[in-house]
Amino acid sequence: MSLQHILLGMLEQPASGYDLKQAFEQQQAHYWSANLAQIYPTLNRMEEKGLLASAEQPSPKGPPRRVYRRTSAGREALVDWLTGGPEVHTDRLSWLAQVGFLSALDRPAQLDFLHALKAEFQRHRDELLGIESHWKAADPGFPDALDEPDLFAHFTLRLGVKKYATIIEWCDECLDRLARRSSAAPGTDTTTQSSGSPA
Amino acid sequence: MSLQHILLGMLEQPASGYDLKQAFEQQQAHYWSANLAQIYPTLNRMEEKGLLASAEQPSPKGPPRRVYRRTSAGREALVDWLTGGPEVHTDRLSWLAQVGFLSALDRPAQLDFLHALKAEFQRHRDELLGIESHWKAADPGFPDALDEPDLFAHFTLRLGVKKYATIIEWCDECLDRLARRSSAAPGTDTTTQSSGSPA
DNA sequence: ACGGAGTATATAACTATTTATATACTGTTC
DNA sequence: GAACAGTATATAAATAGTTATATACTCCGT
Repeated sequence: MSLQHILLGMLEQPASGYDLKQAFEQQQAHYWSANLAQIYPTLNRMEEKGLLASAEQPSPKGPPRRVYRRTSAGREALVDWLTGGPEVHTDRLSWLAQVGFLSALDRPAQLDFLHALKAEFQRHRDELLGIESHWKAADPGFPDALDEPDLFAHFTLRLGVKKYATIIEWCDECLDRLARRSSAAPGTDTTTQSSGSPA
Repeated sequence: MSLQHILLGMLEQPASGYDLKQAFEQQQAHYWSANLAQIYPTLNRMEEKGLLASAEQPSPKGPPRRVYRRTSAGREALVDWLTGGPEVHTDRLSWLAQVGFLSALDRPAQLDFLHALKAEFQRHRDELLGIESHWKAADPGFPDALDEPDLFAHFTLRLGVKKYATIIEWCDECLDRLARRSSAAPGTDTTTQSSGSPA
C-alpha cells in the first residue's frame, strides 16, 4: 500500500534497509511500522521499477550494506502520492476496535485493559517528548528556523504528542464513567471477582 | 490480522457479510475499514475454523442471505484477543506519513494539502456528532444508562470526536506556522507559483 | 419491458504484511 | 575460545488486503 511511498519519502538521504528500519522505530513508530522482512523485498521491487538505485558499500562492523537512493522517477512517484490529496480512509487502530468490544470481559478485566492502554500511551508520549527535547537541545534554530524537511517532521511529532494527550484524557474519562456506574449500582459489586489480566 | 477479531466482536448479534460491511461504514469507519471481497472469504475461513456458524435465510429484497453467528469457540477467541492486552504498535495513519514528507511539494501545494486534510476531518467529526445526536434522541438512557455493549461503542465514538477536534486544531497550528514563515522571509513569496492542487 | 439503484454473495489476480528462519561478519563478555 | 549482542541482508510460507469483475434477485421509474 503506502509502504513504498513512505520509503520514497524517507529516502531524502540515501539509506540501507537496516537504516530505514531504525528510522521507523525512532520517528514514525506512532503512525506506521514495518519489519525488515517486508522492507528488503519492497526495496528490491522498487529498484526493479526504477524508483530507486542501489550500491553496495563495505561496512566497518558487519556484512556489506546495500545503500539505496531515490531516482528522479522515485521523486515523481512521491510527488504524485502527495498531490493526490490526503489518504484519510485507511486509518487502522486495533486497540480502539478492542475497546469497542470490551463488554465481552468482566469489569475488572475491562479496567485492567484501560489502565494498560493509558500506561502504554503515557510511555509513548514521553518517548516523543524526549525526542523533541534532544532535538531542541541540538538545533539552535528549533523550532522556528527548522529547514523544510525537519519542519514537517516536527509537525508529525507535535501531532503525536497532542494525540497521546487526548487519548490519555479519554482513558481517564472512560475509567470515570465505569467507576460511576459501579458505584451507582450497589448490587453489581465486582471487587471480589478475578480479573483475568494479561501477563 | 485483526479483521477476524473485529468480526467476532461485531457478531454480538447474528449478521450477514453485507450487514457487517454496513456496520463498518457507519460505526467503525474512523478506525478501521474492510471491503466485501475481504469480508466474505474471511467469514468462510472463520466458519471452517469453527469460530462461526452460518445459516441461509431468504431475503425479501434480493438473493438469500448467509447469516453468521458466533460459536462458543468464537467467543473464546474474542476474549483471548482482549485479554492479551491492547495492540498499540500497529497503528496506521497514511495521511500523517504524507504530512511528514510535504517538503517535496511547493508551498501552495502544501497549504492545499493541509486545507484538504482539515476539511475532511471536519466532515468526519460532523458525521460522528450526527450519529451521536441521533442516538441521544432515540435512547432515553443516553449516555448514563447505556447497556454495556453500547457503553463501549460510545467510548469509541467519543474518542473519534476528540481525536478529530485535536487534528483540526493541529492543522490550524501547522497552517499558522507556515504562514509566519512565509511572512518572515519576504524574499520567498510564493503567491504567483502554480499549486499543483489535486482534482 | 428495459434500465438503473439497491441488496446480496462470490471469485480471480494481484499486492502487502507477518512470522519464522538462515546466513555472515564484528565486538564484547565469561 | 565460546557464547552472546549487535549489524546487516535475505528467503519461504502463510496470512491479509485490494481491485476488478461476475452473478442474481427486487423494486422503481419510464
